[in-house]
Amino acid sequence: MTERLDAHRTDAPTLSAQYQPGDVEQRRYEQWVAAGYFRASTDSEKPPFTIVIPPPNVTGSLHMGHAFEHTLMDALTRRKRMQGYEALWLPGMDHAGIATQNVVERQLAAEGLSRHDLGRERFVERVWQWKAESGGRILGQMRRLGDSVDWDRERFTMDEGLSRAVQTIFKKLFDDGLIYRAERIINWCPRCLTALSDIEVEHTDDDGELVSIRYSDDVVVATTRAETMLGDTAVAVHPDDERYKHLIGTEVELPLTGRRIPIVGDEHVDPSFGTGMVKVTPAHDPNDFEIGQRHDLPSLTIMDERGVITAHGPFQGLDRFEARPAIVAALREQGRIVAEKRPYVHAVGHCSRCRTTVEPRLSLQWFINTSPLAKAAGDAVRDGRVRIEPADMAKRYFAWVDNMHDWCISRQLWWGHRIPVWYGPDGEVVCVGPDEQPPTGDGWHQDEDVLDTWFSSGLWPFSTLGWPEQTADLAKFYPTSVLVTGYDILFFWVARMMMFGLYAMDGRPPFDVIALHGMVRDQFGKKMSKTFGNVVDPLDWIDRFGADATRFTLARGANPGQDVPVSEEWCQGSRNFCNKLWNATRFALMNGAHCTGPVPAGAQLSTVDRWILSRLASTVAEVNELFEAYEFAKVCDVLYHFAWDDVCDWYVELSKPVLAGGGEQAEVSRRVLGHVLDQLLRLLHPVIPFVTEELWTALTGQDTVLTAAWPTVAGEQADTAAEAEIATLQTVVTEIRRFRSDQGLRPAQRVAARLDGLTGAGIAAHKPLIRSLVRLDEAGDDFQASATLAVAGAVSVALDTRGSIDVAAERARLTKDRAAAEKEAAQARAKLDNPAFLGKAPEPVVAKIRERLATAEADLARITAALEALPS
RNA sequence: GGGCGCGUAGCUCAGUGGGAGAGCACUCGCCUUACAAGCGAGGGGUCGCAGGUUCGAAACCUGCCGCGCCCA
Repeated sequence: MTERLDAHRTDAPTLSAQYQPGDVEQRRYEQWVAAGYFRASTDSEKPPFTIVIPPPNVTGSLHMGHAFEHTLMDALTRRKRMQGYEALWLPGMDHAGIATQNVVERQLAAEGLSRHDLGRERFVERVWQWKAESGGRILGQMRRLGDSVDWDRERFTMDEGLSRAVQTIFKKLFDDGLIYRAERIINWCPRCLTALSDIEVEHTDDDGELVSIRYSDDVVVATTRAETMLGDTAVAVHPDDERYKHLIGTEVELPLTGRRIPIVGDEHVDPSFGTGMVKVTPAHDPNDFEIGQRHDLPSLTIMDERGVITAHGPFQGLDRFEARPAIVAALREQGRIVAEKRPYVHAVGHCSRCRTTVEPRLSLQWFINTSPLAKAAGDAVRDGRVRIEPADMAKRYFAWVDNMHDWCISRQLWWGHRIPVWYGPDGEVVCVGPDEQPPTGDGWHQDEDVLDTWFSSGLWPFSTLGWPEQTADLAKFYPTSVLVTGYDILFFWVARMMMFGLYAMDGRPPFDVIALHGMVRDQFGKKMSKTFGNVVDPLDWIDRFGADATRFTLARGANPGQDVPVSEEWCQGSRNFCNKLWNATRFALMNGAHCTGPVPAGAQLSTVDRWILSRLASTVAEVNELFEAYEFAKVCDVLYHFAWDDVCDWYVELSKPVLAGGGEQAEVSRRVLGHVLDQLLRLLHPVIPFVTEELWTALTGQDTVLTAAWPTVAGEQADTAAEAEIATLQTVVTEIRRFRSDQGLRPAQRVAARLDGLTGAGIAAHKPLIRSLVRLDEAGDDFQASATLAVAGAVSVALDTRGSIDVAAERARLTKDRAAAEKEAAQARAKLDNPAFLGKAPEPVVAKIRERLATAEADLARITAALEALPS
């Protein structure tokens, strides 16, 4: 294009033939940060939009699930920023108590040390060192992804401010009587040596054994945990069980121990399970504990914190899993094993951090009475103050908050927020607030335990904004706009933030919307796991295909609440899409497309221009609607097809002859093409920020697309006339191409043709365009039609293929078309012949079917005629 | 055992009452002056099974089969 008649920008950059993300991403990210685009201000008049990041574990690294979640949050944030909101995406990490302590203890073990060798203080210092190292990695990964987070506001759950928030709310809950200390059965990990909450326990169906033990002639109990019999303090039967009713109140001698234990009647015994008699071990089973409470039974702890038997006798010192067969063997020797089922599959709880089998253990711990908090958390969703997306997921949420157990919050760890309670020499218990001095003097000491990590994570939406101080951030950015997180931590985290947010912030919930997404899976729908070897590192994809391609792949799979399968092939496809945009813009720039001055309107526009502007308007409307509904996959789909099909395959192709022709119409096209790409790149920027920034700045000559206004449509802008006209044009072009392809005509081969009926179809003006797109020459004097195509209504195309027509291919093609038309006609006729259909179906539907029949019959007539005209 | 969800093209998924769709994969033809990371054309599905509701069902109801997740 040597003659650029109206080159507004002589400095228009030239682009390479392929997009190279590596040349762009780091440079752009640094520019963005330096320019302060990600920084949110409390001084602005703009309405706030806030997202707090689900804090990744400081000790981990970002996996594909994070990349996915971050893509969604970044897309939301970038769009709102463009829409003129004061957009804050607040980054940070959590301290991950057990996980982090485990990592550092392993490091110490490699040096032959334990944490006890260092002592608490030096150990915690050591963890902080590790935090600096490990946390840095995550921050680097976020930069690679392109996260538009406000780095100035980065937070960590162990920061001073956040720790103050923890202490403040602990004190408040304590004073309100919602925190208490009690001896209960809790989940205990004998390897991590700490209590766990219910949801940190994962149940799996494991092979075990079910042995039936005869305690006496009358008493036989079945158990999967024979070793716990050493701690039995009763046998229970259902009070209405006729078989055993008479035994209630009597005693039986517990084998191997010689202790006598009572037989009690308890409603919770299932008479149909096993013999209908159960052993009761209050110190090692939550159900048994409750039975014990009801019947005032003693609780005998028979294991130490590592799961080693402490009960006196021959089993003392055995691990719980060694003790089990030993005890069964001893009982068998006495002839007391009356039945054994092995393997017996049953649910076994495992520590979610280290997979060790959890031991229910009686111990003194701190709890939160969740009932009033959970009630409020449920109500906030029930009454619509907080919306869960997709709405179906609210059922899961209610199922949890409406049946919440008290939450065990103490952990026997060193890494975490230490419980702010001091014990005095005379049994005093004092909870100390953040500005209070702990009691000093002989005999006073602080509780040794720390709080569950989720306790501090639960404060995240407001502790990160400065609470308990009444900061400007808190005033501006709370409540947060939307929480983006996986349905898998609805219970762990979301419910807790809801409880704490409502409690601490005077009944104001922490977010307006909870947008839940699924889990990233591989291309076969399998969970990514190390054992499967199907784990993909997002950085690997970013290196090979670019951050944009990685993000587009993830966003494109993001149907609300659904799992997201990804594969390298799809990421390649996303890279190709980025490259397509690159080349479309490259073409535009090479042809003088620009964004200067008003977009031409009305009579200045060709039908093709009106058509693409109409398509653009509906794309903008659709994308906005879909974004509001968190339909990321559909946003991507709509934009992908608009960009590739409408813009690249049709608009650019239809515009080529116009641009080449020069003159007034070419200038209009350049401006329209510039405008369409400008808007398209804005629409795509939230999902693929790097390539859009690079292209948009090249196209417009402006600094950044980050703060460019987000596209909107005012009113109805669909141009139905232009859309119908171009649709006809597309049909004609496609039909001719199909003929050429079926006939084996080379794309480059020019064919003489006569086009008839274009006027009737309303596309007469496009005759030269059609000829150029499908390489048809004007019919000359020696024109001899060797084939005639009937396409799209009255349009017919007579082609002179110089006698080289492939009759068999043409017959096959027409026969196929005829069959399709016949089927279509038959279906429509069947409906119209049905009086019930005519009587009951709504009029527009009937009219549509009538039209369909008319079209099919007309097609059929033309096709049949063409078939008959074929030489035999 | 209780609850929730899913079953649509080879793969992964959209489609919630009115002509079965997308991406990738596949077949054929093309280096066409933006792009071979591309262009053009095409093939491919008794919508898990069986009943029912309806003028009309992939969609709504019932049952069954298979798979997954959560909880106990």
